[in-house]
Amino acid sequence: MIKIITLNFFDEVIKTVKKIPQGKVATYGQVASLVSAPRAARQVGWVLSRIKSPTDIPWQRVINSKGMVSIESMAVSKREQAKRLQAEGVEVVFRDGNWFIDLDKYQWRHSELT
DNA sequence: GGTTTGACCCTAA
DNA sequence: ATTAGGGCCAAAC
Repeated sequence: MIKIITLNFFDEVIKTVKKIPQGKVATYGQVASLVSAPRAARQVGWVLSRIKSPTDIPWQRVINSKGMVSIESMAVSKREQAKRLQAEGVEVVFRDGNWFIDLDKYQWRHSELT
């Protein structure tokens, strides 16, 4: 049979984010690519913003393409995410009010070649 | 069902 | 190098 649309975009994103190993991070665009929607980076962020309740999802490992923590939302603070990442062994640098992560070192390379 | 809104990304000036 | 603007796709209103 043909698989039309079994999972929602929401579920796809959740599933992908859960695959990010501890100590690694992924960008929104990267996650978007994994769910076959390379241009849907914003929606990934939208999905993650809607989670916030269960801690099952490692939303902390998803950052923007600049390697910076984008969150400045009401629910969760950037510092909160930074602390979570540091607890996982990710080196986070605080600079000019934002938290930066070295993507070269910590970006998740799911199965990509270099 | 059209409009607005994003935890974004890319290109141009 | 930094700043500004448009585009993008999916969900909420």
